Amino acid sequence: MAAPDSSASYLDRLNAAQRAAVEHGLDGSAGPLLVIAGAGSGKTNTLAHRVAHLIVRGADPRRILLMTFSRRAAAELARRVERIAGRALAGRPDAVSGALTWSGTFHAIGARVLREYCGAIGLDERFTIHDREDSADLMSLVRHELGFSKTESRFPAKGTCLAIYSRTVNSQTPLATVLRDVFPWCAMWEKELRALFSAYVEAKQAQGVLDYDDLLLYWAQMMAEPALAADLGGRFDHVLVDEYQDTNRLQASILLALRPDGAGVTVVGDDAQAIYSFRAATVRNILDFPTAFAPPARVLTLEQNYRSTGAVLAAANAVIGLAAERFTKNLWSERETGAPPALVAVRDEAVQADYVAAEVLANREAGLRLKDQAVLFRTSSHSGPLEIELTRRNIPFVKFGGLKFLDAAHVKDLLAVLRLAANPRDRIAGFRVLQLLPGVGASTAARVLDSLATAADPGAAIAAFTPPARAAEHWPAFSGLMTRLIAGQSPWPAEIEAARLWYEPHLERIHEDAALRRADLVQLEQIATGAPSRERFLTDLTLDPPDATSEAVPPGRDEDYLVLSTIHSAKGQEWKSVFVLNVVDGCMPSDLGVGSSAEIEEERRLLYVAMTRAKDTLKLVVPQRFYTSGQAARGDRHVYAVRSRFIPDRLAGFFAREAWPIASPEAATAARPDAPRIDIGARMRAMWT
DNA sequence: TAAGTCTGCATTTTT
DNA sequence: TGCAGACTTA
Repeated sequence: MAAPDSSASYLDRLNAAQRAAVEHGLDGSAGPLLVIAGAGSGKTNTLAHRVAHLIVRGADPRRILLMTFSRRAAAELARRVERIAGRALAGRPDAVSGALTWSGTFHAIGARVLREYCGAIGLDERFTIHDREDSADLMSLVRHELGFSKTESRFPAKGTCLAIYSRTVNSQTPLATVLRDVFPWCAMWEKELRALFSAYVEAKQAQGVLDYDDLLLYWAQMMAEPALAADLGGRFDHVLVDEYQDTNRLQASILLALRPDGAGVTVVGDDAQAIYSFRAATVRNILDFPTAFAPPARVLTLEQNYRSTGAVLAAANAVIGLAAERFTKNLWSERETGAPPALVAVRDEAVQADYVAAEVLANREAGLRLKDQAVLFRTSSHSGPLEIELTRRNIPFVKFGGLKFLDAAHVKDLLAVLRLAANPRDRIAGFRVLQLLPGVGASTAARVLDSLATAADPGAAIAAFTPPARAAEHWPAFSGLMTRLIAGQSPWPAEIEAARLWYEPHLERIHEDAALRRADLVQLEQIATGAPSRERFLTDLTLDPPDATSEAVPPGRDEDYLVLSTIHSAKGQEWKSVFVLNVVDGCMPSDLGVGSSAEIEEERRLLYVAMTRAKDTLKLVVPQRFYTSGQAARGDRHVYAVRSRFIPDRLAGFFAREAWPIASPEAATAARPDAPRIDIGARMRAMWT
C-alpha cells in the first residue's frame, strides 16, 4: 500500500480550496460534500483528483459511482483519474485502468441498473429504449388513436405533448401546474392530455419499451422500495455527481435514496451556470443539498478562475451581476488583464458569417489552431449561414448540438431492424422496418405487429404472415433475416452486417443519394464493432449518440477543425478564442421564452456560460438585423435587431466596440483586398493537407 | 390500401 | 422551411 502521505505530489498543484475538496473526509468520516465550483475554477480537475486520491488511498474503484452530465464528460473524467492515479500507483497499473466501471450519465446508469434489477421490478429484460423521436412517434400514434389529431381547434403537436409529459414526470409536479406555468397555451387541453399520457404509458408497457424519462422514473420508483435501495446503495462506497445544478427532482430523489445519510456523497456544481430548467432541472437541488442531511453537508467554494483573462472575466461577472438573484460566489483571476471582449456590429447574418470566417482565418494566420477557436450560438439553426461560408472557404469544422448522425432516416432504419429483433413488441421500430417493403403501408404493418405482439415465436409469426402481392417477393428474405436475428445465434457484429445487406437494396430503391447514405451505414457498422453486444450497442447509441453531424465528416484526431456548438453543448469546455453569434434581443434572450422572469434569468446565465468559455479573446457579434425564417413571423422577413438586453449601456465600459467591415471609407477599401488574400492562401494550403 | 400531391401552420436548448 | 393532416389517384 502507498504510504499515508497526505502530501502526495499530485496534490501540490491544487489550491487550498481544491485541495480541501480532494481530501475531504479521508479520515474515514466522509460526510456529504457540496463543491460550488465557478466557471473555469478547475472543477473537473478537482473532481478527477478527488476520485484518484480516493483510489490511491485504498478505495475500490468498482465501488465508486460517478455520474456526469454527458458521456463525453464521463470519459474525460475517467481518463484523468486513470492518469493521476496511474502515476501514483505506478507499480499496479491494473488497479486503476478501466476499473472505474460505474461512470456515466444518470440515464445510462439507470438503464444498467434497470437491466440488472428487472426481475425484482417486473420489467421484461428485453426492453428497448426509445429516443426522443421514437417517443414522439409513439405519442403521435396514441394521439391519433384517441382521435385527438382532428379536433376543432388544433391539438398540441406530438413534440409539445411529449415535452409536457416529460416536464411533468421530471419535475414531479401536477399536470395542471406544469400547464399553467410552462405551457399556458395548452392549458385548455388538460383533460385530453391526461387521457393521452395514460394511454401513452400503457402503450409503452404493452410494447416493452422505456423512454428517457422512464430510465429515471423506474429507477426512482425502485429506490422507494427500502430493500432494493439498500441493496443498490450497499454496492457503493462513494457517489459523486457532476453538474449538480442541472439535475432535476427525480435525480435528486434517486441520489438521496441511494445514500440517505449522505455518507460518501460528493456533488459539484455552479448555480450561476444552471441552463437546463426546460428539462425540469432545478437549482433548488444544489441550494437545498446541505440541509438535506443532519448534520448538514460541508460546503466548499472554488472561486479562483484559471481560464479567462481579467478583462473577459470582468465582463462575464458584470453580466451575471445584473441577475435578479445573488449567486454564491465571486470569481477572480490572477491572469493578465488582456484585451476587453468586443461587441462587433455587423450588418446582418450574412456579414456575420463573413466576419467570423475571416477572423478565424486571421487567427490561424497568427498561429492559433482552428481547434483553439469556437463559435457558439443559442439555437442550432443560427449557424446555418456560417456553415455555408465555412464550406465555401474550405475551413473544416465540426458542429455539436442540433441534428445528429442518428437522425438520418437510413441510420434509423437500420437500427430499427436490430431493435425489432431485440424486442418484437416495439411497434415504433416495427412500423419503420415493415414500411420499407414495397406494398406495405401502415395498415399492413399494423396487422403484422398485432400478430407479433402475441406470438410465442415471433420469427415463425412473420414467416406465417401472408403479405400483400407487391411485397411477396421480398417477404422470404425479410422473414429469414428476422428469424435469424431474433434467435440471436449469429455472433454480434455479424448481425448488423446481415441487417445492412438486407437493407441495402431497399435503400437504393428509396433514396436517390444511396451511395452517400451507404457510407453512413458502414460507419455505423464500425461503431458497432466496438460494442460488446447488440443490446449494449443499441442502448449506448440511444443514450449517447455520436454528436457531430455526418455532413462534415468527423475529421481524424490529428486534423485541425473549428468547433461550432450550441451554448448548451459547450458546457464544461473552453477555447482560446470564442465567437458568440446573434447577441441580440430575440436570440438572447430567445423571444420564444420571454414569458416568465425565471426564463429570462436562465437566458442570462446562458450568455454567461458562453462568455466564460473564452480564455483569451471573446467576440460577441451583433447583427443589426436578422431574418426570421418561418416560425415566429409569417414568412421570411428581416427585423431590426437591438443588442441583447443583458448588455445594457451601463456595462459598456467592460467591452470594446468594433464594426465589420471597418466603417470608415478609406479603412474599408484598405481592408477589402485583405479578405480574399487570406482566403486563397488558406485554400492553397488546404490542397496539401 | 399504398403512395403521391397540396395546404396550412408552427415555440429553442438535450439525456 | 418542413411537417402533419387531408385529399387524390392507381
